[in-house]
Amino acid sequence: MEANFSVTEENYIKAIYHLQKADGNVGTNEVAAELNTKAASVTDMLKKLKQKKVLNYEKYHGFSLSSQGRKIALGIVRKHRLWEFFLVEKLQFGWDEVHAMAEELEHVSSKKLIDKLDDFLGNPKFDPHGDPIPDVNGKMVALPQVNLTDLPVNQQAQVSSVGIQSTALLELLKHKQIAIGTQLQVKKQFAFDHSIEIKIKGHAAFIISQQLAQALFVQVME
Amino acid sequence: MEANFSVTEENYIKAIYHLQKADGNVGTNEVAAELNTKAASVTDMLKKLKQKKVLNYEKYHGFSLSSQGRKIALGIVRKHRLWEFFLVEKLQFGWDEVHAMAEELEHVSSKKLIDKLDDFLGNPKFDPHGDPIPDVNGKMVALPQVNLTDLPVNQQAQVSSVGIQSTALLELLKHKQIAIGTQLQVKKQFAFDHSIEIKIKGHAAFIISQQLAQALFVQVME
DNA sequence: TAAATATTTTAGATTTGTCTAAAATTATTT
DNA sequence: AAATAATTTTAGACAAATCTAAAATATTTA
Repeated sequence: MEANFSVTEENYIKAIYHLQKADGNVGTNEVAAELNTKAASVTDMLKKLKQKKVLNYEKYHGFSLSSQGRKIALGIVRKHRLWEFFLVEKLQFGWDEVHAMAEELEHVSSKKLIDKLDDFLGNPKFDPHGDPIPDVNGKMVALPQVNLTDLPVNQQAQVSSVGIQSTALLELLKHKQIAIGTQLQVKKQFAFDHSIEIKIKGHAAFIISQQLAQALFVQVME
Repeated sequence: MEANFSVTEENYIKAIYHLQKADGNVGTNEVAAELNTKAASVTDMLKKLKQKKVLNYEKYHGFSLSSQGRKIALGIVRKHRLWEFFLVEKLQFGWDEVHAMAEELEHVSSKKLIDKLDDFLGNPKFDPHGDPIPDVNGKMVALPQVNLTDLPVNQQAQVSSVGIQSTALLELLKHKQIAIGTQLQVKKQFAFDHSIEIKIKGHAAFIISQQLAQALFVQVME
């Protein structure tokens, strides 16, 4: 009795899942940008996905995946990441070339196929980009944390914890508008004093000291 | 510069390829039956495929794949059979369960992917059903011939040659409407006199003698 | 070869996913 | 809180692939 979704519907579900995870609050324009389509088309699809019980949606008041929708999204993410693993580990592709192929393969339906593939690959926990692979039940391992000083340049990441429990640190973080969950990228690393330039979504880039960077841990994002 | 075909177009090309191979002369109704659609839809698609130079087509006077169309068809067959091989050999599926999955996988586009898959599988020459797999250049090994007396019951096959060059045999074959290319299945084998009951497409089943069966060689079909 | 039958094609409608342009609603400024 | 700006939704149209019913053509039969 598995519900059936078109490739287009699956792409919407996946896009909303990823944007929601990154942003919390997602709008039609963001979804449209992600899928190279227009806000009007997104609205049309929102209505359909609401009817299919995949979305909570009240018009003009936003939308979010239902628990069923989240389950479907995890299934697609699982397929995507397992195929990426297969392409890199078995077919010897570079991890930079596999995304587009996995976008196609993830819509091949059979759950039995993907479960057998999972076994064949040895039930890997992370895909070649370091993203966790959901298991048969949709559970996935938490992303390993990385110190901000070790984050590769331009890698999108999310602040996940701080290494020091001090009021002084908290004050500084507050001033720089950094908090748990803040998304950032490292833009430059300066050898002289090990300071780094970071960029937070919607803000101008700015530089933080080595001491501060060492106190921050992040999770890499897709 | 690879031309781009929709999944639907690819399915038409593949269906026409298979029917043409089996039948020589193919009509819209046959294609419609193969694809679970209607003759009118087939006509629409024929026009489109003619425009794309995949088909030779004059309305009311039949159609056949162009050499370009044949090349495309072979590419699809190659994908289909390599995926079937993968599913059976690597993922441990039974060869009776893989057809539907391969139908989906064959439309995943990248040629590079399929060539790497081919290498990964060790460049197999036959799929799990015994059908030959076209290589990178579309070449495939000819199907081994089987004597009709050795053909398993219900296996679809095509008469490929006769073992005796006699007028008497020819007369009999003509009368029974059997020729090179005729598609048939063995329906029953009678132990008493080793006669067998065969069924030719569009005809009622009938019985042929052991002597006649021994004179006929067939190629197994998909 | 003319009539009957079968096949193929056209005409017009339907569904899915998309678009543009305009209208409705919500959010932000001042 | 009005005015302005941004976002979201509707209305109406379009392309792809399909359908049904009717018309055109080809084939078979008598």
